[in-house]
Amino acid sequence: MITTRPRGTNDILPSESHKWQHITQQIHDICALYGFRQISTPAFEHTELFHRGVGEGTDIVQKETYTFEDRGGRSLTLRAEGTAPTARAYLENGLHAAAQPTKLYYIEPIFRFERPQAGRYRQHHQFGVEVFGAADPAVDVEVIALALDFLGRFGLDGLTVRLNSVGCPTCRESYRARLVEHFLPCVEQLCPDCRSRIERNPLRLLDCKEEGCRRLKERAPHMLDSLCGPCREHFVRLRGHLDALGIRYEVDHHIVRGLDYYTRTVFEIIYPGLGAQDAVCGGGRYDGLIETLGGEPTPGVGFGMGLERLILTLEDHGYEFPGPRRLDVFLAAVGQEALARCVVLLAELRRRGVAADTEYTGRGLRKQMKHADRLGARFVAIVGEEELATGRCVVRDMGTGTQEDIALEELAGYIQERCGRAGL
RNA sequence: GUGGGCGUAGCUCAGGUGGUUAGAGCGUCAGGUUGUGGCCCUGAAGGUCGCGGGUUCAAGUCCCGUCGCUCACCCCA
Repeated sequence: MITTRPRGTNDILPSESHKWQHITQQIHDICALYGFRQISTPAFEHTELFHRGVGEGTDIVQKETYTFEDRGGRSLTLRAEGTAPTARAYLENGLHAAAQPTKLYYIEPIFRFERPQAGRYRQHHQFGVEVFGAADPAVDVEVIALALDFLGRFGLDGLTVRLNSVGCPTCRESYRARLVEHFLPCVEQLCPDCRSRIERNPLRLLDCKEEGCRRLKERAPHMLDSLCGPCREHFVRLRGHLDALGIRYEVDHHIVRGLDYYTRTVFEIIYPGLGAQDAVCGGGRYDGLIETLGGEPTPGVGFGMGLERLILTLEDHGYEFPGPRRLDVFLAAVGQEALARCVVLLAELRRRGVAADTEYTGRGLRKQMKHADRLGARFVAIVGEEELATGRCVVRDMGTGTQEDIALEELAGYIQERCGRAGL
């Protein structure tokens, strides 16, 4: 028997699933409020999509994808992030032909081959939003505001918004040159990783945490100082909107994000209680992505939020999830005849919207009471030979211990009324 | 890919320097109470001590290897 799950994956057990239900309910709710509609994409895509969309040189593509060949010889890759597949679906299904912008959200598993640790898994879940077809910084702000509004619903405080701009391909090129100019004279002081980064992707030098590199990047030129006119204006207006909404943020010159498609706005939302995995949410603008995938030039902006990390954050914060729905009534069935009657009663109770269950394993009444207690049942109705004969049964209120004598015919209606259920 | 910690019952964990039949709490099942939950009492079931090899008269315990889990680094949600 195989008794272990693959590394870095998790079972979501009944004792946990109410948390997920609660969170996803809140997601659907807030997205409707902001005018976003849900999209679901396949668990795997053509490998090419991630290579082109996310970027050949990124860590995700270079070492973190789950890539396999199907029986037809096609190279496929499990969804490694949410934006490229959403962009692909947007293009493929002609959503650009409808009224713009297109505002989408998703809740999907993400797969990345990494060494697991607290807050990082090989399969995790992300809630993400994407807006296609609107370049105005007001949309960037809407996306950030949605994320904060959502997190605020759980009473979270201590969150930090970090903000930066990575410019457009044009101004980034000149910035790249300035960076190389800054780091090149002191290559020997850089860590081995960064020495190779200087040629491949100098921007990534900025988020290296090695001591030596850290000190060098303190004096490195800031991207913001290299922005071209339009990019600078975008950032200024973005900050204006954030200020108008009273959203507090820190400009962090070292945020560059690990995916190639970002342009202009990049941001992260940090919860410091999570150690190295403190980014609960990360996102930004990606005005070149759709074009990269073969579409007409189309601006886009969005974020991804790790739900496992969100749950860790909430637990760290002492958030109390609403409990699962409890049983309204447990039918204690004593004997086969009684069980037969209870099967019918159950159907009627449930038709009336009453959460009901009964005893299927033939235990004695005492055990059934104990069982009902642990299920959290509000009432227990005792149905045995005596009740079948008289047509009346005992209904016990498990909270107060008081009991009433109710006709079997009226049981369902009685429980429905006592529990205030609307019926179907 | 690199480093630390840990693998004993369904769960949480005890098991100095090797020594008979491997324990506890919780949970499960049964009974005390043959028709009444929470508290209490009794009993039972449940173990390849992660796996493989080695040392030894003797290994859960010591050694080597291996697998798994976990935490951290890198990077990310």
